[in-house]
Amino acid sequence: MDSRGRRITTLGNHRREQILRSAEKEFEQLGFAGARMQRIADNAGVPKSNVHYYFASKEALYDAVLSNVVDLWNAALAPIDPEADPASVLEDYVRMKVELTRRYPAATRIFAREVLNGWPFLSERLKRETREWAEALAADIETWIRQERILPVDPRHLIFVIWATTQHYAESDAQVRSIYRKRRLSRADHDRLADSLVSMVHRICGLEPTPAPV
Amino acid sequence: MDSRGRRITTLGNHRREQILRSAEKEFEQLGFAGARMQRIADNAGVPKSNVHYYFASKEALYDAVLSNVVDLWNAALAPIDPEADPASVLEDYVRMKVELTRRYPAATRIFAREVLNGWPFLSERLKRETREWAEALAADIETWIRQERILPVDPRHLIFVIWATTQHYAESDAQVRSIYRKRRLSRADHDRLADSLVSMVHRICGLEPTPAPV
DNA sequence: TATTGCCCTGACTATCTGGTCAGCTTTCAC
DNA sequence: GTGAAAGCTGACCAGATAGTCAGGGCAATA
Repeated sequence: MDSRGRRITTLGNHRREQILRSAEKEFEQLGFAGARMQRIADNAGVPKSNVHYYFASKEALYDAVLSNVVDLWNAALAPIDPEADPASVLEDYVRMKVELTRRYPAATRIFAREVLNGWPFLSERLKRETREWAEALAADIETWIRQERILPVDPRHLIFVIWATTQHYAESDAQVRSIYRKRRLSRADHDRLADSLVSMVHRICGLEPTPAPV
Repeated sequence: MDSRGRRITTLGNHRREQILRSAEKEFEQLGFAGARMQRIADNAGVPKSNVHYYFASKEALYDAVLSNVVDLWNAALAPIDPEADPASVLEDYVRMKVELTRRYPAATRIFAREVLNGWPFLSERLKRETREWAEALAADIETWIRQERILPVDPRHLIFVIWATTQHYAESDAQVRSIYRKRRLSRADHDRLADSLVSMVHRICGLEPTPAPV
């Protein structure tokens, strides 16, 4: 039995997941306003009323999709060890972020859309957690600057450079592909991006005295 | 008379502009699918049928808004002088891009939405022009690297860092404000961003031997 | 004054969309 | 087997939405 006293059957869960996957695609490609319940049902291979059996409304369905996305992000925001080496902390963050956008492009794009819309649906909790995490990292960066372990730099701008660039590759997929003249970016492309971005961040912080070959 | 043989009256042009401004706001905030012709009419202070008098359909109205946006971008993509000093070329580009997003946040966000959607409405011409401009800049950067005037760096990644970061401040308005804990970013905030970004780009290229105070 | 043609609008419609519901089938505990 | 609850669905609906159109106003020209 689930929390509402309903039996949990594999059949029911399977359909629920089917619908959620279809909905994620639809919301990713068209946004909340552009998404159509009928199309979500068709692509999931179920009648529309079945979608409404599992999700009371379009908003409820979007909420369910969004909370999956949010869980992904939360799991990735690992706490930072301020005693650790600046170079490796920054490198870990960059690689984590690139990997996240590579593995979950749909989630990244849904998140991006939400942000672009002024995150009307996004929970206060996630907003707060994102802000607190950014503030903690900024504070650590400031400490490193005071300790002269890295060059002076606006911590928030540095965080935004990393954030913005990694997001960009997922958000502006079409634009990036157009400029690269590729149908899609490969694993190797993402690895090169990660290497390149790590190197750039290190140079910004003065952590790469000998220029590495790119 | 205009191209269709209609008299051009200040009254008619005024209304057209009124409707276009209202439409730009609506499309910026809600996207094409979320926009409502009725709301566009209401905010312009005209009846809905008047909107349809000037613009045959919602798509035609969106096209008109988008072509204004495109004109803005085209005007800003100044040709690059490859003989010029790398430091100032990169600085000019960064400052131009920051200024553009600061002065035309609505246009920037409409453009961002279009890109996020895989630019379905965007003309082949603009796609080509953007790609050609990026390729020209990338080629110049590669020349500078060969001439050892700047450190080795992946040119496209560098361009995307600049592009992504400046876009990010316009796109993720809500997120940025949330992390800065500000209602809106001031002119001074943008100036600081530009200074900071110029400094970071210069460090990436090894153009700032003596670290500047930030 | 009459004519012409842009400018404008209220009232209307076809269509689409999220959502409902009565009633059917399947599953499972006893 | 049987009762009950979960799983499921076709048919339907109310409201919203883009778009239409007949006709009125109005300024300029003849």
